[in-house]
Amino acid sequence: MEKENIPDIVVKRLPVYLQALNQLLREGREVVSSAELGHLVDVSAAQIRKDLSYFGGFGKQGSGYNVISLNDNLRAILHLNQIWPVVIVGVGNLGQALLRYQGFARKGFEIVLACDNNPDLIGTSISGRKISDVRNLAEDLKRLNIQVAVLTVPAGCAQTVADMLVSYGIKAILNYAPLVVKVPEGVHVINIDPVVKLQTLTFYLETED
Amino acid sequence: MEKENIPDIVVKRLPVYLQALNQLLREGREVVSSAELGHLVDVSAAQIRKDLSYFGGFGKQGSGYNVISLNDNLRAILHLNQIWPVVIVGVGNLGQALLRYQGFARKGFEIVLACDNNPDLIGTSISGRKISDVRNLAEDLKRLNIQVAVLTVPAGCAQTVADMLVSYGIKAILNYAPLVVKVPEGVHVINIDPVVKLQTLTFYLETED
DNA sequence: CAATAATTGTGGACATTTTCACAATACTGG
DNA sequence: CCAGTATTGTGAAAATGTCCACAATTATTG
Repeated sequence: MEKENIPDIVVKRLPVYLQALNQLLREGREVVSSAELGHLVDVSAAQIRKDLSYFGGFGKQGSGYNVISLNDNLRAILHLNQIWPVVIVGVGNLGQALLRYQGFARKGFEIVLACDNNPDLIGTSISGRKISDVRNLAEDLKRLNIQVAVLTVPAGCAQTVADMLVSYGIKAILNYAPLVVKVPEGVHVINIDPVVKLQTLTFYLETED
Repeated sequence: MEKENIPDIVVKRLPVYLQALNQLLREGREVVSSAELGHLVDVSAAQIRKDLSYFGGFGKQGSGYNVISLNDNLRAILHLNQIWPVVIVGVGNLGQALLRYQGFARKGFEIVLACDNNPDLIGTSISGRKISDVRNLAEDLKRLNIQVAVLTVPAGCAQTVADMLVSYGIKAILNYAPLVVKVPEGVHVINIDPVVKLQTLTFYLETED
């Protein structure tokens, strides 16, 4: 169960399995085989079995995996048996949309703080949450015990803001800004600039000419 | 240069290199070494050299890579020497934010169509673009010659909508819905449910208890 | 201009990831 | 309750990906 020994690439697949299990739960399914789960998430059956075996034998020969129990186990592994307070830094278009998005709360991430440096925004409310001044960030993060940040600021200041966040104790950053933000050992970042993702896709497309 | 031979993982890194090159361009830098570029994007220098060597020798011993020319080469490789028309399907919170986001246009992706099935939305305008009825999708996609779709619909209908898109000729899908959408051979998908990304991060965090 | 320093491109070593294949075990249906 | 079928967990093999180290080449410096 030591995090050190689990390959990152395995960890990245676990939430996807959880996604599919959620769907099966809603359908009232009781068991699922690695083959069927694999089909749902586009991963080979062997891969799924090997991934899960890093954490223990959750399946049963002959029938497969109990949907409820596998769901519970994955949630525990991913530390999802608690509500994670999240800060959104940067309340531009994307930040506002994420504030309004209901999907976070439904999956155990509560946006408890949104902040910006724009005086026109500070003090206004979006989706029932008041926008704080980024200057109070240190204090706010401590008070609300926040470890997880969503970064939706312009590229120009993203690294500076990330450095601030880290210095105030943030341990995980979901970065929407179009650059790779650098953080010290022990802090985790995922970069999801949508343009980068689209540019990956166009490689595989035929050009117009 | 055959796409077949280039590992996906290499292709995924190219747009990130491009991101860094853009920054260097803005700073007026003329050359960059693999070591420096690697530092900017958190990839080893050897990795960068090997990645680029799939497509040809862009560098020069002793000095490194010319920023302008490497930028041009990568853009050509990724088919970014044209403006790609894009459709946004699903104009909820996320779809609206992406419509307002200026980053796509600046990087060569023009959102030329936004559609939804909500009668209250159809006909209204967001960021200067009129929302179309999803029922006209087949016709609209053909007329505008669109190959790239951003999918921001609820999970419940995402697969159905994806199937429609594919049947109308869409070849690349950026999927924000919280499930893995399945597409036939020859169509490319990237899934970026933000909750999945956050759930990957929490694995590495200490729990409260 | 010669000596030194910097840097690429790459073959091959090493590391990681995926797949295979099968023993072990659990279900199923007559 | 037994024969046949389904399915897991896992060692080992295969495939893929990363890194090292160095020859070749270019730049720089005195």
